[in-house]
Amino acid sequence: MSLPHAILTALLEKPSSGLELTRRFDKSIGYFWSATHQQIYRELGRLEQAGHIRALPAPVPARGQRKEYEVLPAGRAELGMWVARQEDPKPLRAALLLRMRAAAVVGATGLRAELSRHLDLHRKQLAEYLEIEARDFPPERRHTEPDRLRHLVLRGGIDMERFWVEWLTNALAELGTE
Amino acid sequence: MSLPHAILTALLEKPSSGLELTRRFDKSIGYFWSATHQQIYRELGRLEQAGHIRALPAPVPARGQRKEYEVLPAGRAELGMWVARQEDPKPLRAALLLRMRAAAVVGATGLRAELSRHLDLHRKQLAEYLEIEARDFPPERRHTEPDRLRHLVLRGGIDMERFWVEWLTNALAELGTE
DNA sequence: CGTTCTTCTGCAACTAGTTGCAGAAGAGGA
DNA sequence: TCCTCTTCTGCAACTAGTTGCAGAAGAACG
Repeated sequence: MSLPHAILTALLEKPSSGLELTRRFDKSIGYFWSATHQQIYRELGRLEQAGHIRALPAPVPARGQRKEYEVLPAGRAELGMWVARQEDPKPLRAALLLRMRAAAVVGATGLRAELSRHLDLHRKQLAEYLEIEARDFPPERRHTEPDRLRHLVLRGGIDMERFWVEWLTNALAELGTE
Repeated sequence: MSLPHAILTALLEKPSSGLELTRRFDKSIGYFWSATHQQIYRELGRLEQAGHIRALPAPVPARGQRKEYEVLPAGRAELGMWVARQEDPKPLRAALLLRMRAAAVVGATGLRAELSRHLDLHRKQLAEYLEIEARDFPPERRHTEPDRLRHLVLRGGIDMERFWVEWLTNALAELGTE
């Protein structure tokens, strides 16, 4: 039940149309909660139905017509509840770890190449995050609570990528001597 | 498309019935690829259909009757292919990061408690992994390739939990001064 | 022996996420 | 003006994962 809340958050930051949301998900929010435009349109419909958001009045409501949404008080309230709600962390889903375990059974042929490919991808992602940090969170932008929270979120992404880079580097080193 | 391969791996390690698999998923494999008994039964049916596994001959095949499965050569081959296949890492899905970002918009009321609760859960998980490491991977068990691979998988879990523990500790420290 | 409890398998119906495609609106060029 | 290309919205149909429940087999106990 996270997607509707992701959308509420994005809409509170800035009222948007479906496609604008999709683009923003491809960037910042999607870094830790991705969604396709399909999911987003469907969820916007549900949120409107539930009275959590509303479409800003458009001249001619019609198919193919751009619709801007904004959050209603009920939506903001729901988001506030959700922030404090108890919700256990979902168990990790790491296909690469699974593949490594399979490799222990059927042999690691071809696994090394996959590992270096992933290492490369994670290095790139890490670099991108660090760039964002340098650009959006200079020291003077770390004082208000909202800024600190946003920065902590980004740190989460950064440290997560660091974890992968380190783990993959180590794995390659350990398998390299075979 | 990871669940069938998770099941193949588990069955290669040891032929099992559906419920045995479920239990083993609750333990080791489920640490990075969880599944309910329902998913497992359905997938066993598909894998049998596809000729990747077969049920060991049972005296009286009937509903409610325990069925042991074993992997056929075609299943092993498929798993071998999968280990080397190119498959991009799925974007992270971390609801807690999302909630923190929402908190930056609607206020962090109640978030601290949730963070400490998660910190506690991740500490426990980390302790469990470290116990497994001490028990199953003493230094002399780290020489053959399969052992090294299995150990690397576990290290992945350990380092991932360490990441969460550190990030949460840091987040609490930074929000604590408010 | 019969009743009850647990184990094991599985169906049905749901929610969440993905993929392919199509139609309306508007911009831009011949 | 008409044609085409892009933008934006959305339907339909799929796969993956979850939840609730039920029926058969066998063990456990009177």
